Order: sequence, then C-alpha cells, then structure tokens
Amino acid sequence: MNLKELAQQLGLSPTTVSRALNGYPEVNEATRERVVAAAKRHHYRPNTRAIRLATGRAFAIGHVIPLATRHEIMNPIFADFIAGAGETYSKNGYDMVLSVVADEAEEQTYRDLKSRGTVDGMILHAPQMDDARIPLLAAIDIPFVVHGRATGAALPYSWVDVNNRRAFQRATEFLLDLGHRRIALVNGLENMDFAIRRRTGFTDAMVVRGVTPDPSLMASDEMTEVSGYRAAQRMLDRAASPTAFLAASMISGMGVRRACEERGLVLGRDVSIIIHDDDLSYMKNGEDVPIYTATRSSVREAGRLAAEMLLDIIANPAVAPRQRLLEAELIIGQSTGPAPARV
Amino acid sequence: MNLKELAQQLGLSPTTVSRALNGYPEVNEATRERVVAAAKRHHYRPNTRAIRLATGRAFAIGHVIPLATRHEIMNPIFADFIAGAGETYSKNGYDMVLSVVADEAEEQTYRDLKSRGTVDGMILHAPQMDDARIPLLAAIDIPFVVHGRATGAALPYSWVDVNNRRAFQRATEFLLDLGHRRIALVNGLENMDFAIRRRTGFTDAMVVRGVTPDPSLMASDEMTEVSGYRAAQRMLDRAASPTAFLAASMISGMGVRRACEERGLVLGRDVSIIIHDDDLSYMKNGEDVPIYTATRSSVREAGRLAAEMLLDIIANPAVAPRQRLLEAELIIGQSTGPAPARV
DNA sequence: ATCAAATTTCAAACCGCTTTGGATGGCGAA
DNA sequence: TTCGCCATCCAAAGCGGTTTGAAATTTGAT
Repeated sequence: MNLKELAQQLGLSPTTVSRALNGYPEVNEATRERVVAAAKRHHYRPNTRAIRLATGRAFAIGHVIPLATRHEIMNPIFADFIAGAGETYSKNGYDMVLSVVADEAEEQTYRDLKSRGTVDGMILHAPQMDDARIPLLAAIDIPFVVHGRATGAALPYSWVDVNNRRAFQRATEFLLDLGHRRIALVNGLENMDFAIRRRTGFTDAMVVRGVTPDPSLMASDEMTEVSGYRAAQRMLDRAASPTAFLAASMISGMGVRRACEERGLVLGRDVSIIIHDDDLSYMKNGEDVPIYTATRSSVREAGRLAAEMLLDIIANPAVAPRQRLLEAELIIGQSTGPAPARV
Repeated sequence: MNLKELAQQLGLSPTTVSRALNGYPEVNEATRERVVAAAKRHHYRPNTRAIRLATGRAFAIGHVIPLATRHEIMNPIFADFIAGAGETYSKNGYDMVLSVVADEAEEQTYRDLKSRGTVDGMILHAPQMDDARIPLLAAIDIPFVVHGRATGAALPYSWVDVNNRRAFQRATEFLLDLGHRRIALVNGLENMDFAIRRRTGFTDAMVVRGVTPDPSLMASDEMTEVSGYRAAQRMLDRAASPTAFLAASMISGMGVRRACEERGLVLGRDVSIIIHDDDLSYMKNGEDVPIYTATRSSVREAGRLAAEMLLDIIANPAVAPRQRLLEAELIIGQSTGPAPARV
C-alpha cells in the first residue's frame, strides 16, 4: 500500500494525504482524521527510500569502524556507546548505519558516505592526537560529533568527552592521600587521546605533591586483560614494586588484579587498584558495594548525548560547534586502602 | 555532480552513462572508457537514495537490538559479531542498519523495517526457546538469518550456530576423564537457546558416565563477572564443593576464578575451570598458552558467515533455508588438571 | 548498392514520496 | 451583488537514478 493507492481509496489527491499525515496546516481537520484512520487501517507506512529521495535527507547517521589497527575501538565500550546513541536515533526517527571497513578504506568511506548521500551526519570514534579525520570531516562538510577530543586539532569542532585528565588526577590524589607514593599507571595506548589526557592527570597530581613519576611504573598498551596482567607482573617483580595501580579500564584492571593475587597480595590491604569504569551494562563494578574504587562515567550516556548533539547540529546547522565535558565520579570501592606501612 | 550533469558533460544521455557505469553490455567499449574516466575525474558517486528508490532495493541489512530485557545481547560478543557481519556487508556494498529499541517496540520495528523498505533482510540475534520473532519474520516475508537456533520453531529457517551441546558435552567429558565428578555448570540465562543446549550437553555427558548432575551445582544467570562470582561462591561454600567449573563465557569465568582464588584455591590444581571462549578481539584467552581451557568458536566468524548467508538468500530467494553448524574447538589451557585426590 | 540484423544510443516512463504554484469554493465586507 | 480573502484541495514538477521501448547508426550478406 503506497501513497497513491491510499489517496485513491480516499478519493483524495496524494498531495492532501501526504500533508494530512505530516501534520501540515492546510488540510481540513475532518479530512485529516479520515486520512489518519485509513492509513492506520491499511497499515500504511511511507516508503523510506522515497522520502529520502524526495526530501534530500538520509535520516541516518553514520558510524565508521575501522577493522584492524584502530581495533582498540572494537572493544566493549563500543557496544555500550552504540546502544546509547542508537536509543537517541530511534527515538528521533533516524537510522544508525555502521560501516566496518579496513583501515586504509576509512577515509574513502567518509567521503562516500557524504557524496552518495547515505547519511546526514557522523560520529567520530576514538580520536587520536592530531587526528586526520577531523579536518577531513570538516572539509567534507558534513555535520559530525567526536566522541572524545583530539589534541592538536586546528579548527573548533563538536565533541562529547569525559574529563579524563581530571578523573585521573583525582584518583591519583586519592591514592596519595592514602599514603601511596609508588603508584603505577597501566594506561591504554597512548596514541589515543584519552590515554594522553589520563597520563597528564596522573603525572600532574604526582608532581604537585612533590612525587616524581617513575617512568618504569607507566605502561601503555591495549586495554586487555592479558596486557594489564603483564604490565602489573613486570612492575610487581621490580625491587621497588608499586603499592597502588591506576588501570585504564575494568578489563585491564582484572589483569592487574590477577597478577597481584598470584603473588598473594590482598586488594585494599597490600595493594590498591583504581580503575576507570565505563559503567558497561554487562560489566558492572559489583552491585551494592563496588569491587573496585573507580572513576566512573557512563559511556552509554555519552552515546546518548553525542547523538542528541549531532541531531541538534543537523537541525540547526548555522550554530557554532558545541562541546560537552562530562565529569567522572570517584567511587570508593573495596580495592583501595592505606599504603602498607612497612614498604 | 549527478548523473544528468555528468551525461551533459559527456554529450551523452543519462541512460548510456548509467549503463556504462553499471557494466551493461549494450554500450560501446570506447564510450564506456570515456564515461568511466569522466566519472572518476569528477568524483561522481551515484546517489544512494536515488538508486534505492529506482531499484526498489535497500542495499541494507537490519539488526534489531532490544534495549532492556534481552540486554543479554548488548554484551561483549555482540560487538564482535557485528564486526564480522559488517565486514561482509561493506565488502558487498551493503549498509548495516542497527535499530536499538525498547523491548516492547521490537515487533513493530521488524514490521516497519519491512513495510517502509528500509532493509532487504535481517539478522535475528539471541534467539530464545519458542522465539516468537521467528514466525514473525517468516510471516512478514523478509529474508532473515538467525544467529543461533530456537528450539521449538515450527517452520524451517536459516541459521548459523555453534554446536553448543556438543561443545559442552566434550568439555564435560574432558573433566570427567580427569577424574572430576562434582562438576558445576555456571550457565547463561536458560531462556536463551544456547544456554539450554549447553546444559543438555553437560547433563548428557554426566549421565552417560553414570554421574548424576547435582541441581545445586547448576546456576543460570546473566553472564557477568559478578554473577559468575556469586554462583561460584555459593557452590564453593557447600559441604561437597565442586572440583571443576564449566563457565558460559570468559567474563563469568573470571568471576568464578575470583571466588576460587579468594579461597586460596589454585587453578588447575585445586580446582579446574573450562570456559566458553568466543574469541573476542579485545579479550584474548592468553597469548601463546591459553589461560583457560576452553571451548572456542569465533563469534566474529559467525557474524561473517551469517551475513554471507543472508546476502546469498537475498540474491537467490527461491532456495530452501540454509543452516550452518560450527564446531567449537576444545583448547587445553592452564585452568584444568586432574581432580584433587583427597576430596 | 540494398536491405536485414546487430550494435549503439536515446527519450521517456517510472520508483513513491514532497512541494510548488495554482484552482476552487465559501465567506464576510463593501 | 460583488470582490477579496481564506480555507481547502489538487495537478504537476521535481528528487536522481534505472529501465523499457524505440530510434539511429553500423555491419554484413547479397
């Protein structure tokens, strides 16, 4: 059942039916009701493809996911971000189109998405320092919002990000307050912008308190269980082993914990761990009492906000770039305690 | 730059240009080359929206993700499945559209996706027993492939699944061979079809060897770290505590391990754990030597295969439903060993 | 040189909707 | 009674491609 047929059924022109259904004022209320009723009765749904061609809009948002190198992105937090963004899209009648492409095809994918008119806007994931994709998207001239920020970007752009620097600064201060001095940072890959900011927060806090950060207590790798484990292993086996760890994610924190427990260390007593908790739906940090002390910020919420921001930009293209900086909570759990006395 | 403009530039009709670019035979080779060159020169990309309307095809596949109840789906394996499927789509010029919707809107979403012509086919995720979505999609009359199977479905349908029953049967046999008798099953939610099959494999193996499965050693819950932890905790605190665990996922296995290690049990010596390993990109089961003994099957590969199957069905709609049963490998890691003698 | 067949190209219809620019009719004001 | 203004509806022209049916041109055989 399409518009023409429905119009015929009603003895009306397609014009009027279209207007009635789309809430235009120049149609008699009685007529509108008739049309709406008939549409419902016949389960009429306007054809998306036709609407898109006629309006020149895609009613779709693109997310490009590079396959390999940047596969950091294909990590657990991605699913939750997508869930949050997707929620916003379906609430607003937008589709989410995901492009999973080989790394070298990423740039071309952005260009195509624009020039073929497949989407009205994009979300940019996992920005790196001086990320080339930001000037690219700006040049392509399509609305976009970055999840995160990229240090070194020349032009202003819209983003939603967690205050990673502040979060890790506070976490570090918290550990320092507990008397810890040999604090280790098990960071994500430091070509990722968020990892750089976290490191800054960490070293800033240390320096302010007159503690010189020990480079051998700073690791940077993918945020997997195994790499967290390996980093902690290395550090714990040194002469001056750390009394506390800052881990970049729940998963790498699990690896750190494994290394600690293997050595008979009790969490919160012999060694402290603070993780960054993205508040993932399937990976809760405990229930009533958090397992880990953590800097927490919901990545799902970030997804929602980024999507809202993007739809808003699409609706009001003239406005200046928007930014939204989210503060992480510092949640006290069972994995931290005073620095052990005798070390 | 659109088709008409390009045609004008070339002094040709849009018809010929379209045919030249789409590889139709009724166009002079010399002309085709001219057209292709000009198209490249002007960075011409045919408008997706127009193609879709003109051909009556969406060149897109839908994945519907319900938000809450079935949020089992929004779990780490989802991201990898999506990555696999997305790879196949972009290789074939298809888009992937993800709909994240409230549970109660799921059925309507399927109907809409079909009647609005937004997609040419769908992938159905996380089937449950007697899943109502399968007859629904069949009735809607749109090509679809199920990731998993649904016991109790009346009509045949296409699916890609792991042989979960067999995998867990083999894992159980392996533990029995090591002398274990009190084996615990930390299963996923047993309204999920895969969980039912895994349980069957587990109990089958036990019964064949003359061991009666102990219902209090079978837990069924979401596959989170915490719930794995709690289940193991309960079981370990019983008089006749298990000497081995079968865990439904890497994450719940981590919870089981935490409970074990808290009690000073050494993995592979005091207690054995086998997990099911979906071979997630960011959650490797160790590197050279697997941490956990595991039944392994790449969910990413499953995504690839399901997508290929679906595209094939769309291209050849007349053919009977296809099925693809993947066997999981049994990988020996460090988390299993002979049953402790003195228990 | 002639004509039928094959090759190459094109004009126009179409996909299903939106939207522009009237047409129509009813109404109150003059 | 007449005119202008609303309120309401409609025909037709897009949107940017694909595809049908026919025209123009070449080719090949006679």
